[in-house]
Amino acid sequence: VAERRIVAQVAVALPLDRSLDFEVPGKLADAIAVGCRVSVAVQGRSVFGIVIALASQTTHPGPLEPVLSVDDGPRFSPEALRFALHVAQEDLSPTGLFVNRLLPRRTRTAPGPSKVITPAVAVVDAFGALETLARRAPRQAELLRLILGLPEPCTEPQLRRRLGRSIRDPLRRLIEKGLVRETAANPETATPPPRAGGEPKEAEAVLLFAQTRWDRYVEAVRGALLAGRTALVLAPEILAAEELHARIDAAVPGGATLYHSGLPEAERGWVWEATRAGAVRVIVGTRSALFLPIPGEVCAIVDEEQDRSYKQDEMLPHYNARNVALERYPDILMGSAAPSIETFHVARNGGIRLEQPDEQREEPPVRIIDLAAEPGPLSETLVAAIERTLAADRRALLGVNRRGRFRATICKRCGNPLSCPRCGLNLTYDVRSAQLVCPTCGYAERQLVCPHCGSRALRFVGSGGDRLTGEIEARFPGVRVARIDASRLRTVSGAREVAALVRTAPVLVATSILAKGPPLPGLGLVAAIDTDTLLARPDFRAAERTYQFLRGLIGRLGPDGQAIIQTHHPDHAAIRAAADADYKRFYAMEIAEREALSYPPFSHLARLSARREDIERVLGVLKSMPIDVLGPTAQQGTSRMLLKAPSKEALREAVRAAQAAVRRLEIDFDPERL
DNA sequence: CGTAGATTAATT
DNA sequence: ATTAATCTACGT
Repeated sequence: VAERRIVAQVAVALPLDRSLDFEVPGKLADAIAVGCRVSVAVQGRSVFGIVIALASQTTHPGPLEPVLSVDDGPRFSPEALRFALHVAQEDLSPTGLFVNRLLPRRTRTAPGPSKVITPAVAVVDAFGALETLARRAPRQAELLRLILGLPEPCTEPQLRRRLGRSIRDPLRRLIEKGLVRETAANPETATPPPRAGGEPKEAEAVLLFAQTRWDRYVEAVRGALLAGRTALVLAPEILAAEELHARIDAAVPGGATLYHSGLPEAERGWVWEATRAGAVRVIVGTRSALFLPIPGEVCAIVDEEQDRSYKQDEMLPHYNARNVALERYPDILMGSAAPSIETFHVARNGGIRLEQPDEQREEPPVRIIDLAAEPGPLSETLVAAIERTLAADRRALLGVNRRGRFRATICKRCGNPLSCPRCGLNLTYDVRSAQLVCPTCGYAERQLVCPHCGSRALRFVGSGGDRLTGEIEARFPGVRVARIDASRLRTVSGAREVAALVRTAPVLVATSILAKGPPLPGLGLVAAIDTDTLLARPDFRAAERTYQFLRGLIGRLGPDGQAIIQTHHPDHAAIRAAADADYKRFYAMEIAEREALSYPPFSHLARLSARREDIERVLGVLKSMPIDVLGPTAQQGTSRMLLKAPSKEALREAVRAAQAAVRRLEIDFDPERL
């Protein structure tokens, strides 16, 4: 009797839009499962992939390559895999690279989900030991006290996070002394914490429209735990996630687990497997945490619901974590002090319950400076305000909107600006491609060298933040000016350094990255330096972004703070509404305009870019579809256009048709960047 | 009719 | 992603 054949459908880590079939050899039949990472041979090379299904036959005509090995590291649960595939398919994106990127790689050094730390002695018996340790080994004493106080077994990374430093050595000594036990608890056999019981909680979508939200989140997390659910808390960026995690971790029994792309891979892998085993009850993280394999019911919380960072638009697939979370989890609490027009519109029409607590918060005074009367970027009023703030031993936060590229490149040695050999205009530095580019004709230069003197010391000028930092340092000698930008936030160490600076530096210069979150300690002044660059963006959400940026900035003020808004349009409705903290008025105007011009939420958009030579073909295909095409606008070899349709389905049909007609096409549904 | 270099199609 | 096959510009 021949053994039943097993065929694995594998999403390989290649940019393919479908899975490939592989033969499962008999000796791997027991180990393989849907969601596993496997190694397979594609064109003679070994490639990783995720098993998306197991079948007994294949439609592939030729012979199948065998599965080479099955990884026993982190894996998807079937549900989590289905969800990730769904998100990629919604975007018409290939799935293989995505699911392989989501799943942390197995790491050899893993302390593993398998090692759990528990006290080896009863609390009463440990007092003596604690006393002796306190004198000669304070770190061991501190660690032992922490372990004794925990309600549940806990792991080394968790303890390390609690104490904020490595605990490798003290932990080893405690184990040697027999005070603490490290047991190898297999997550498969570990008893998951009780999930049933408590009051059953009705699932509903809620929009929390409030300045102060963290206490409400803590309450929601506690409620979720009581109802036997896992709480998943999302923040828009690593820095915000770290701060929110610290708050929630301290406030809920059992603490919270942090998950974001800045964590070391080993730790992500550990969290992933602990989550899948049901051992993690509260997760705080960024959008990648959305794909953790959480078993059972989930209560989702999305802070700063309106934040653009929830939209992934650099990498494929494009998705908005807020929208996807809303779609996946019926029990969801979204929070914002200045909600997106789209979400508020849904709340207005009863699709989401609006929760707007009475907040006894005195609005800080806001001064609008007309830059026509007082030139910037440092108006005299602002300089005086900074002076007073520093004199009162308080701090200032200056919000800038450095958008796009630098304006010019200057050689530090000879002082000559670098110009385009084709059209003579200034070359700018493009951060993404790490090249000098000409914004007019598209000329690109890979060598970062001055053509006059050959110096490699170039200075990229014109970025709002850098220029401003220089001017403040010149104006206030000796004052420490901290420049905070997104590039430093991609790693944990970077984010923690930044977090420390944000709490202490006398003057902060930052983009929208700091224009969110609760009040900062000691902050007496916030100022929007160049509000107009935000307002002038060619984006139907420009006014909304301006309002949200200004309110986010003002929201960071402590009591008795003041705000300054510099602008050439002192009477602009969005600016006035932000200064008056009148969201309702702003919303009423904005929603009327969206409806009149048929922009979201009254339509659906997609941004499409194609090569210049393909554009006619694309337009030809789109002509017959029931959609509006705005554009195209040409820029640097590619042409972009905006597609507008009354329904998402019409839009997807049109994009599918265009995709079939032209090979290289870039698509972004529901674009946040226009 | 040859090359180097760009473009494209295919992957089990 | 990587590779092999196919096209393109420019040389003889």
